[in-house]
Amino acid sequence: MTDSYFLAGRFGAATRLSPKALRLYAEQGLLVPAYVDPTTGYRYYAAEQAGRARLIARLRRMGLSIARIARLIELEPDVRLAELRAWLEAQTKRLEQHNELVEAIARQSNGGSDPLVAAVRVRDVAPSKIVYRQGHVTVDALDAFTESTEAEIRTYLAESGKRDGGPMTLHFHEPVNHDGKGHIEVAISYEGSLEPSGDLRIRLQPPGREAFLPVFEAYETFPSVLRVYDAIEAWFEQSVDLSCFGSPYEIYPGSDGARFDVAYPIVT
Amino acid sequence: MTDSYFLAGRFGAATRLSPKALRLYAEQGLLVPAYVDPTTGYRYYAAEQAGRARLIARLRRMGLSIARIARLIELEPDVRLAELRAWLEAQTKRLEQHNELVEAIARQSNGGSDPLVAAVRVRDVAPSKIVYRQGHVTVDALDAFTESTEAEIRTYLAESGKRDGGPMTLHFHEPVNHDGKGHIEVAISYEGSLEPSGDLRIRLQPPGREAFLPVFEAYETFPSVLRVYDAIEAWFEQSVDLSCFGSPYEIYPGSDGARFDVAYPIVT
DNA sequence: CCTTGACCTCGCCCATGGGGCAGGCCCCAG
DNA sequence: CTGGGGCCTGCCCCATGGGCGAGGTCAAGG
Repeated sequence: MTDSYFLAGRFGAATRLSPKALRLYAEQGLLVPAYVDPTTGYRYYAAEQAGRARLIARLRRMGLSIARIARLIELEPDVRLAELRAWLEAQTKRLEQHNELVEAIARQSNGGSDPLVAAVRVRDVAPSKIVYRQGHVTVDALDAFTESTEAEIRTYLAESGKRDGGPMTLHFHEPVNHDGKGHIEVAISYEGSLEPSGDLRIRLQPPGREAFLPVFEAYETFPSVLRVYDAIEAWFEQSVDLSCFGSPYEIYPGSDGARFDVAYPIVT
Repeated sequence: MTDSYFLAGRFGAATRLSPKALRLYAEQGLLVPAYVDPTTGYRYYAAEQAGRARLIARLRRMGLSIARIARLIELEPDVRLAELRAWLEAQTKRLEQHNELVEAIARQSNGGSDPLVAAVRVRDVAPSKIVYRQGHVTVDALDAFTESTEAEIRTYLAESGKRDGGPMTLHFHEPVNHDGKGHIEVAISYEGSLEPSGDLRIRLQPPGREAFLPVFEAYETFPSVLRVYDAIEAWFEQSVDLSCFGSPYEIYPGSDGARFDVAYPIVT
């Protein structure tokens, strides 16, 4: 029994895994010892298990969770490799996003040197009634959702005898990133009275003020559009009595011939 | 009071932080509310705190720990940026290491197609007495430690009237990566009797067998030398009755004119 | 045979960064 | 004043171990 079997300490020394980690993996079924003495609880590992153990150790050091490793390790080697490479690819994208975030922070702490910041303006928003649909979408599905919803709302307004309605606004209640869905709202203001229909809802938009910035061609696409948001936030930062509060929204079409405006509600 | 102050829910909605997270940050002193009602415990945040909160949220989403953020946020903006960029650089290096690890796994599961694997040989190791020094070094300090220790041991052997001693072996009890120190041992075998001296220790090396691979120029440097280790482990993997056990070591000079051999002890 | 020291077990508490829930206030609007 | 929703505290939970202490086990030496 003790010939070619190893206790947790020796086995762990050979595979770079602590006895504690080995115990955990045994409990989880990830690396079950070849034999467990039922009276003493001693775990005996076979030398043939070292390969699997070393693979587990490598994957753990790369930051994969135990559950993920357990799934991966049961796959065919080539499938496993494909998944690992896909995972690396995702990690790379995440790192690029972090890079963008750091550069955004850099631009913010630079302060007023950004010409975008100087272009931020303030305007009053009149109270209105709006018809809207909420959604929970990824950045990929965003455009499709926006377009179809706007078309649907305008059709409904036309059917109800309204002419056109106001501009379309796209409200981001949660950020819509590459790494997750976000809660958004596509809305159009109207006048007169209207009934809700299906998942189209009605609410009042209270009056207020907003800080906004028209977005022209150079900044229209993701991720450079994020610089516009950063600019408005930086502008709030340097203004004394105003604060950036609430979530941003885009207004189509924008001022001065821009494709859209980015705006934040203002708190005085 | 409630004019320009916000409770955790509203403030969190504006800064993408849950009230729970805000509570944690308040406890840790990272983001202390502008006012805390002493009787109710309600936390009131000022609108001016939103900027800091948003910065914290961004850094958290990049995976920085709260403690790290607390240190970063007190720095001057330019120093902070420098640290963040250094951190990104480190992340990039980590990712490259993961890439190498995945490729190593790929080569292993490829099996015997690697010519290095076919070149692995086995030999007996005679029992010997060795004089050695242990160390705990990073990959950067490895060469200096090895050279100075070898020189010191050989000097000591010469002083003790021994001629030369045997080859030098470098034993890796723990992996020596870019991301941490490892426990290593520089040893030289000798004959006759010798006293330990300073931190030079003496021990018996029991007889055994080892699997080894001479390392020629193309693979001498880090990280390509890791392929040699992988090859031996892969060779063990495909052999039926032998197992890779224990930690690897390098023997200077190597067989067949190689600069060194990489070897693993064998368990039958 | 007994001791000794190294090794192993189990069980508990620790940290991180929150999520979730229960029980109980609080605050504002009607 | 009353209701509903927001907020508080306090507790348990997740994953992945590290660390410690009490106690059992194993093998070698006296």
